[in-house]
Amino acid sequence: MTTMKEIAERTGVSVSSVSLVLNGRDAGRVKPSIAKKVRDVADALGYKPNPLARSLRTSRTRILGFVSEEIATTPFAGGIILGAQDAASAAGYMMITVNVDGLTDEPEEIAALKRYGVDGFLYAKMSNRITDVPEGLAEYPTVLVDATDRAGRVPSVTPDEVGIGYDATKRLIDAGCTRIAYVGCSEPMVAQRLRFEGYRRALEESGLPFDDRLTTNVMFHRPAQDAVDRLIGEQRPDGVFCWNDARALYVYQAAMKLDLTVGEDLSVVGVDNHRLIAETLVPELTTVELPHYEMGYWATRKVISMIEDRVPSADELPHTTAPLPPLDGPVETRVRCTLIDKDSVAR
Amino acid sequence: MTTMKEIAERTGVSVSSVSLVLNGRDAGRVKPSIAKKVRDVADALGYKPNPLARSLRTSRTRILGFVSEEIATTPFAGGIILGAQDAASAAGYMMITVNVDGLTDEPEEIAALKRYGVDGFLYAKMSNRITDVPEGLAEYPTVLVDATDRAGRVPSVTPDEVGIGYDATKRLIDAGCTRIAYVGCSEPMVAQRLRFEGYRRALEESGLPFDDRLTTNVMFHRPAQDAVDRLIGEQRPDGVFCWNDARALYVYQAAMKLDLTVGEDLSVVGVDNHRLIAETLVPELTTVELPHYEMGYWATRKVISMIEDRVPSADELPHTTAPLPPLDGPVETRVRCTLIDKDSVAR
DNA sequence: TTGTACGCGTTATCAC
DNA sequence: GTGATAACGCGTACAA
Repeated sequence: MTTMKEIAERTGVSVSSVSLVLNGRDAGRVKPSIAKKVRDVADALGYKPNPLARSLRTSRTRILGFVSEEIATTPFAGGIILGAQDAASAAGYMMITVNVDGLTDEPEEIAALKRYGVDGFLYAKMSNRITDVPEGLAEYPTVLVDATDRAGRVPSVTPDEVGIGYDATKRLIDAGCTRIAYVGCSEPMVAQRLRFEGYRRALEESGLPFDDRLTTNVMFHRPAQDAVDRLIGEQRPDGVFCWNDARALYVYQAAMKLDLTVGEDLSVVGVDNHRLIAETLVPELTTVELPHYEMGYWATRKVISMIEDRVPSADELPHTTAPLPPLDGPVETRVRCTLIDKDSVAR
Repeated sequence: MTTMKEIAERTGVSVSSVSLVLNGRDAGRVKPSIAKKVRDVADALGYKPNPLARSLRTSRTRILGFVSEEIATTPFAGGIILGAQDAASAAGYMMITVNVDGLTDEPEEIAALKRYGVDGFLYAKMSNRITDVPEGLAEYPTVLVDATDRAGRVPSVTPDEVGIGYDATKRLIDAGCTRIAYVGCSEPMVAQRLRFEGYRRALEESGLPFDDRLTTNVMFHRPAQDAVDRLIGEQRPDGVFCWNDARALYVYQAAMKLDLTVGEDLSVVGVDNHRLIAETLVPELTTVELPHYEMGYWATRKVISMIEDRVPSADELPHTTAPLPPLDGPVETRVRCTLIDKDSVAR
């Protein structure tokens, strides 16, 4: 590891000047010729600042703490971590990831992260929950991912749930469906209410009547399958919007039993929660993709902008799959989801 | 953050004495009464050493780098991260997790981790691959997770693949099956060969003939389903060992078409890769569980023991789900897998 | 038994 | 414009 001291010796200037140059604070303070020399030597020696020493002085570590409750356990959202990591890496930050559902306890883990000097926190829940932010995080730049702060103070990023319901339903309407069912989730989640709202809004906008016999909320296993069987069998919808891909699978099974072909007799759109299903088991399912990667990316850029107290210019924000929402928007940011068209919707 | 300096002032002794006491090096060097006083004050003030400052001095950070290629992307193995994190946390370490399949490039990420002063590396691949360890890791304590070093130098931990095939097949034999099929993976992976070997070994040991018409190796989608349909339809096995749960699902579909009931006419065991399937879609599937958590845990303890150059005593290693293999065993460590009995195997 | 002094690599301050 | 010098918090050799 080459140090500033070495560069100073090699260049014949003082460490202070080297520091100024290498941190870009040399405008009008260090002679350009010297600055260039310093930079050349630094390049030649492959100088990289020692983050530890820098941190000791600045009490900034360029490390972010990523605290999550179930992320690493559930398959849903490696994408969040991935997006967060990419954003961190692009901005010269590192991420320490910590799970708080295993043996560990949350306050202790947060305290440990603080001791390591993290500059800020990402706090990720799963499935868009309303949550209380742990008090330990209050004094730090913090952003919630896939969750919103009950108190409405900490910035958060969540999927545009209403948009999900609206887009999925609209897609079915555009395909000519008129009896569109909704197979929802019987747990009282925010997303449930909002997706349902999007569903109804799309119906209304298109002049289709809402019929609550066409909706059912279920969980898993046998009871879920039975409820879906009943819905499809008795109501014969020509389109179904499903809370997620697992529930879409129940629709597939129900259709199979009734000798209906999905994509012909019945169109289906489901939210892609589990990856596996749309990738492997039912590749023809039309899905709405949750913006996990984008949320992770956005949240990380946001927390960095809070730490550095500035909004990065557009060209500092490299490519992601979709355009990101502005970093200086309202406290609750929602990210639009993508509909991936496949054969489960009739054309 | 209270510092040693503050404690020294409060106590009226020098910082060095405080340092000696708080690092347990005060035996016969600091007066016990003073030592006690220092400890009391430290407790009262809630003193925690500043890891940064300590690191600058000792060049030990108690940070581990976790480098993985697809972990966060695939749902397969959040368990690895979880186990690694638990082990790290229990030993007072932190983990910086880095993905090298996104936008980032591996050598650069590894270099960055080094700059942050990580003490050692976990290098995790997926699905038990033979791999070349990046040269940047050579000089650091490093352990491979779910992969083995082609050169055979870096310690690694993998699932006991032969045991998987053996246990699954044995379970079917014990249930009275005599025509046991194997639905494998047509990619040439280590695990494929080894699980197949375990399958054959169990057959042989029980005096059952091996019949290669009872085995098929497939990937996904339609071709896979067709191959499985054919196998089940033409050969009518009474037991099937499946490479993973997704393939087990194909067996379920095939059985359904043939009006066979899994658990009665046909027993099925599959390796649990995707969690979702055994948890939600086919809860009655008997599975062999991959020891992801245990591998992460073991690898982390191992790399820490390399860093600290000592093998922790048994009571320093808290509970995990299963007893861990010894830390000072051979270079390639294999972890036994667990069979979870469910109704898909006849009794 | 205790305290002083120094080093780790960087940044900030203030003379020059 | 430039360069000493102090400070960040800790650990440790060495002097007292």
